[in-house]
Amino acid sequence: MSETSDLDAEGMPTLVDRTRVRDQPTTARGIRTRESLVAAARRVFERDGYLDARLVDITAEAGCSVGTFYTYFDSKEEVFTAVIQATQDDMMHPGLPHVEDSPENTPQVVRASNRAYFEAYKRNARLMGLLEQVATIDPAFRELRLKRSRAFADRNARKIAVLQEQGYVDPTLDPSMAALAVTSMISRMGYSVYVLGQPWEFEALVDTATALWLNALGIPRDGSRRDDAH
Amino acid sequence: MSETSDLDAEGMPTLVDRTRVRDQPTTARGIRTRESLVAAARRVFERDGYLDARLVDITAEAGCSVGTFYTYFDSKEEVFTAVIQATQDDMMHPGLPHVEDSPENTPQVVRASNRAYFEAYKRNARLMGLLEQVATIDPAFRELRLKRSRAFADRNARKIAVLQEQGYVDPTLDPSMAALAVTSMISRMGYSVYVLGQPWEFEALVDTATALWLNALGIPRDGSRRDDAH
Amino acid sequence: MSETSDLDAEGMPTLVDRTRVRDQPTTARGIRTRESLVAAARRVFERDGYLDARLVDITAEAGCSVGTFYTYFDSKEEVFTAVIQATQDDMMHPGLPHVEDSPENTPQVVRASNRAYFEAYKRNARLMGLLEQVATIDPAFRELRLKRSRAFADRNARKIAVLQEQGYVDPTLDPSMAALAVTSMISRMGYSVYVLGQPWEFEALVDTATALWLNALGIPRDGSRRDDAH
Amino acid sequence: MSETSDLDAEGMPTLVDRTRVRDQPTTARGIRTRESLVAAARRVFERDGYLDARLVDITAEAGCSVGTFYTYFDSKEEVFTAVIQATQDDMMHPGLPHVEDSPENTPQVVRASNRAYFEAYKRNARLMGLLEQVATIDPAFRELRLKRSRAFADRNARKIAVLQEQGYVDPTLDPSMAALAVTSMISRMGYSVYVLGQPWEFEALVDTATALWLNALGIPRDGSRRDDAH
DNA sequence: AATGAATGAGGTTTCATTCAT
DNA sequence: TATGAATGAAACCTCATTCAT
Repeated sequence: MSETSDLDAEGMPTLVDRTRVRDQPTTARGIRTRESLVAAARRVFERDGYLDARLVDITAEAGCSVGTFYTYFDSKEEVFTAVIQATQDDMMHPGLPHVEDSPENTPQVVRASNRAYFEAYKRNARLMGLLEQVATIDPAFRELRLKRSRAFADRNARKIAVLQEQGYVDPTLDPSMAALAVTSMISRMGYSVYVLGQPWEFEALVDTATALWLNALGIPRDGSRRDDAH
Repeated sequence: MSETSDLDAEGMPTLVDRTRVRDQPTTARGIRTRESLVAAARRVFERDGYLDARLVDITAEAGCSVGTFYTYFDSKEEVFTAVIQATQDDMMHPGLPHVEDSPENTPQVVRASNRAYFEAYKRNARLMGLLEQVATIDPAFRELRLKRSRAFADRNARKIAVLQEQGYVDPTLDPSMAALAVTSMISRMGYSVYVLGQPWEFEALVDTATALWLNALGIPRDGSRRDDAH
Repeated sequence: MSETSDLDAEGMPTLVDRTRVRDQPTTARGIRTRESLVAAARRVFERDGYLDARLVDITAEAGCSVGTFYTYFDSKEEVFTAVIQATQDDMMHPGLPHVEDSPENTPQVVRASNRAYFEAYKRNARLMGLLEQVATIDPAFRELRLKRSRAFADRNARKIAVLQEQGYVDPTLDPSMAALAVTSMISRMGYSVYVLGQPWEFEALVDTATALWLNALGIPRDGSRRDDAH
Repeated sequence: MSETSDLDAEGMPTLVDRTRVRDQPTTARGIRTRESLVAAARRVFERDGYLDARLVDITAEAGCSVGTFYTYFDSKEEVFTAVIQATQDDMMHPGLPHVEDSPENTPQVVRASNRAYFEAYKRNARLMGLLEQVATIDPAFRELRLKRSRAFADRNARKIAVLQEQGYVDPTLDPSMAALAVTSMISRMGYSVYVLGQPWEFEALVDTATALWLNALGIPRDGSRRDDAH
């Protein structure tokens, strides 16, 4: 249902549009400096939040002058984009357990996806919270997120539609609305636990998320077809 | 499942703690001024967002001086609280169709609740978006929200537990996690449509939300007990 | 030829468009503060030049905080406008010797005008230099100056045309070009002496300026008609 | 009155003192790079103005790095000097019609000088405006200009004195003041038309400038002596 | 109860110039 | 001779909040 490279409709991995970023520096030194700035920015953003993060703190943390910052980025918004992007690259290979994506395996696939998603969420919890914040503040990020969210939902919606035809999913549901609703639910569960600090066990989280997802779409947990399948 | 006065775990109606607000003015003139400030604040917040809203704009809109503002509120945060609260009062009588809250009626109750919730969301869309923003910015609001959210989830969780015992809800679910997850889903659907502008029809929204909710909790749509009820 | 209230085609007195300035403060205290800021700005501008004048210096000189500056002006450009305007008001009554403006009196009128102009230039030399600087820097000021310059030249051109018809001015000259050229000449003489520091005596300056002006337009110095008058 | 190589008291051709510029590069490559920098600087200065011209833009335009700039110039001011100087070299051969510089020919000489001057002004209008700007900004340029201006005026003043003795020029005029005044007038006419955009025809400009010049100095237009010549 | 002028810390941003490679 | 990353001082400007009137 959910692909590794598109972990979440609202999530980080697919968020960033590469066109937003200026040319990479050419020299080794330049690359090093840029990287240290991105790393420092992430630390400061996570520590102080997007709004309270000051450029001086970022450059102090990176061990360079304020002017150097502007060699690589035009604004705070732009470093934030770079931070997000660096994490995206960092999450390209999450090592999903190989489960064959056949209709009967749907429960296992959903469980594996959710597990991978929550693991990623946990690893990048602070950043996810940050993203949540920035999306409510900066229209550019909100817009981008919405776009990606729609694209992702459309893809999932198609899978749902196929499973409906094959008799695995509740046929009364609107595929695209259901897709969005269910991924939103998973995403908010991650947010509640890892950003807001709801004290739930990881395994219980995966179990409940998977059960609610399958239930919501009306997918039998044993891999069989629905009773109402023609 | 959901009460009118507690429309949403993350929503507006139950958000505001009355103890946060200072005493109401006593004179008629004072009451009028305060009201005009709250109304002006709402307009400016909705127009410019919380961060970009300037006190001078609010007072200009209200037709008074900045000094006067501080006669009634201690800070920007406090007017925002007042705006939220005024809306809460405004939503005290959403006119729920009177459906008896018996186990067999659960599907109707859920549908009615969802309908009322989305109607309220639509009416106050801008403010809901604002709330979303402020919750990511201001720890006090985040904290309050989390507290209320937990209280609400606990109450709903108890209802779910009861319905589980009576054989109406999937017995494998953790009541409190399920309660939070499901209300989050509904809330995000409202956000997607009325804040982000997802173009979905109102009736379809209610239908899908209700179906997913009932499915997720495993509540049979015909009001009967589950097959696995002992 | 030249009017007191329009001392110079390029000069200060007629330069400023009142529409550029925001509302005056209402309270006495506000008026006082604004005035002290304008006076301080003039001192700092004259001391450091427009480009090197810093807002902090102006406010320090005025004895207030930087924030207060922005209560009255939006920018450095705007105080500069106010400084110019204050000087304009200051020069509304230059006390021209009353010489009747009849054709035979033209030589006396020209001399009196030039004298008044150079006196004003001397009094406001620093500011005139500043104006010269700002006009080359800021397109808004350049534009305004050009507009006024044209209006002024047109008026003078009409007088020249009349004197041409009456046989007092060289009939081969184009009135509007001649008007602009001759006032430019006077203005540059003032600039050379009082801004650049050309060490010329005041009376010699008036004499030469008047002689060149009358000569250039072909006006007989004795108040008589030209020989070629029909 | 005016020499080709000294077109204007305030003008470009005689402005630059060669001693200000560092040694030319020796290698062919060095010469090429330097030239491309000067050409690029001129383009950028004319496009953006002196103040807004950034070194990075100049070097980008020249296709080299910022560091390279400092191989050839010590500062922004110095390239500007070089740009001015390059134009000066470019104007060494203005092709004046050969008119014998005898007293009776003065009207023709003045006309030819003015024509050549306005042609040069038109060709280098943007640069002349730039020069005007820089002279108000940079004391070094202002100083240099004043010095050259005085030297030029002195030379012209001597010619005027001679013509006065020969009975060709108004004997009441102070030669040096008159010289400066009259050249200033011509220079401002060029500025008005080609920098500020006063819409005057070239031939009319030459005619009027010449008439005013001759009139101002009291030089009879037919090449004859003045009536008051002893 | 109302006014509105005054505050001022502190963030963002710029760009000529230097210098190690 | 060429490179281009690094520098860092310094200027502008904002706006929630205070307080004298």
